[in-house]
Amino acid sequence: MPTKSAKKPVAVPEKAPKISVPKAMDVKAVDECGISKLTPEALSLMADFFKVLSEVSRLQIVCTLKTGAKNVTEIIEETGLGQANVSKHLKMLTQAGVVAREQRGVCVYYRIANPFLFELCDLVCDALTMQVEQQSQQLKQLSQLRQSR
Amino acid sequence: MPTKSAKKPVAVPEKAPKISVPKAMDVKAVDECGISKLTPEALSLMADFFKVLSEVSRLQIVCTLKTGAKNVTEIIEETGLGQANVSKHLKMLTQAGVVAREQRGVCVYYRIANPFLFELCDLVCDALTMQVEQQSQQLKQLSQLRQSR
DNA sequence: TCATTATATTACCACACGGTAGTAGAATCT
DNA sequence: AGATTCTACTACCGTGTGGTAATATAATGA
Repeated sequence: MPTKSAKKPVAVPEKAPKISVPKAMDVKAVDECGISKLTPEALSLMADFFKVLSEVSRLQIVCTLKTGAKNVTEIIEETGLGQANVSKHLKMLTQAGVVAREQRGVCVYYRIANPFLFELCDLVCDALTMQVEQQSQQLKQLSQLRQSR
Repeated sequence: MPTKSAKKPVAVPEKAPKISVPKAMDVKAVDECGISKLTPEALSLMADFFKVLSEVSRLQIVCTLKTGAKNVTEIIEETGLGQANVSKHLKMLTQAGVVAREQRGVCVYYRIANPFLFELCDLVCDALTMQVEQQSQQLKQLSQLRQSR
């Protein structure tokens, strides 16, 4: 018997949650749209897209690019993030096609590849605002009920 | 010297990446919108929202709800996911305010809380489709260049 | 050539998360 | 009461990922 402890089988996961930033997306995976009747591959593409936007640091970086292209040093200064960290996130954002890379001399400038992203974020922001306000309203009513009891 | 190996300090991360599904969102965090000039708290809310949508299984669940409210068993059948797994994801989706929970007798029905979600997904889907087609186009041109060389 | 600046990469740790098996609780049926 | 069905929860494992320090690379300047 190996000393390494018994190592229970623990069952193979139903899906390998392989997270690889979409480098060159598979053609014909998204295809006909409308969320329902989407192939798992299409859903995977969507999930990867959302995943890229699901970290505060990356959103911070996106924010700094709202006012135009910036080089890495500028992004580091504006966000306060570490250099290696920013570099890593920028690589991910680039591979996902969210930002575009452009070398100018020594510096490398990054910009939002598709302004659609801002529309999307603003949309989500509005929706979240409404949601928050709604919840705040409900809380207020609830506390009023408790007071007048 | 302890036998447990030296245990280098390894430096405290610049941010505690605490992932807690937004239960009742903080009021006044999103506030004035427009992606730039967003507080870190607002960005955190956005990131959490995107994170909920950044997993294939959860997108699958959302897809099944496109055609109307479903109970857990129906969702399990349609998606092929495990029961505990679906339950966990549904809890997360509920806490994030993406889906709404409604008990009917023994069964619990879930539905999309805000149809805005579908618009959003369709939007992203369209954008990804365009991106994919564009890349496919570029690849085609590239291969043509290589052929005629 | 050596130093400096700007960016990328690597190795590493801690930990958050997805999936599973097993169990618990609640409602309904026999 | 016991059995069954539906859903939720807990404990656990493996792994993906964010952050960091250190190093590499490349361009520019002294």
